[in-house]
Amino acid sequence: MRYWLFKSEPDAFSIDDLASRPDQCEHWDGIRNYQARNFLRDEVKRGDRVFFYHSSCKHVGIVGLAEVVKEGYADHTQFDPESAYFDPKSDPSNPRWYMVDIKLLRKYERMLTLSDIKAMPDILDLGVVKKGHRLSIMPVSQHDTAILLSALQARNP
DNA sequence: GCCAACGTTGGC
DNA sequence: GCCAACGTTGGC
Repeated sequence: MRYWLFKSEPDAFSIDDLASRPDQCEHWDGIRNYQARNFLRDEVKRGDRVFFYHSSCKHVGIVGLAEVVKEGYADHTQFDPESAYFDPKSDPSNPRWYMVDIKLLRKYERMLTLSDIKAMPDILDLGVVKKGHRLSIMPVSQHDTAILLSALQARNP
């Protein structure tokens, strides 16, 4: 089981939005970056865990934990001309964009902010603290996962 | 396949 | 809203 970090802009989709969904499940659509797509299509597996991260907002950081409940399948918004994510070049018989379904495991009332993470000396290779890393889907190493979980647990006993 | 122009991301 | 650091596009 691997850990991932998924970024979301809370104005578009927040941890509270996920919490209010039926079964607290939702599909993760709208990823339009090839590297992130490759993760969703090939590497994110059922049972993997996801750090839910709020970006482009006042309080940036990890706000929850989720579990992957459905592995990569075609993102339907690419075929919807009404959608902002419509991709006219994507062939339905060979979809270009993928998504997964996630289910909320817990929301952290006390979040772990980006500045908190940056101040943690033992974090090794978390993409979100590396300059210029803009991927919205990224793997988290076992090493960094343990540190993040421990810090989140300490804040949210 | 190169690479300049352009668009996007995302923290600040 | 700024702007650095990317990724994508498209002419050649």
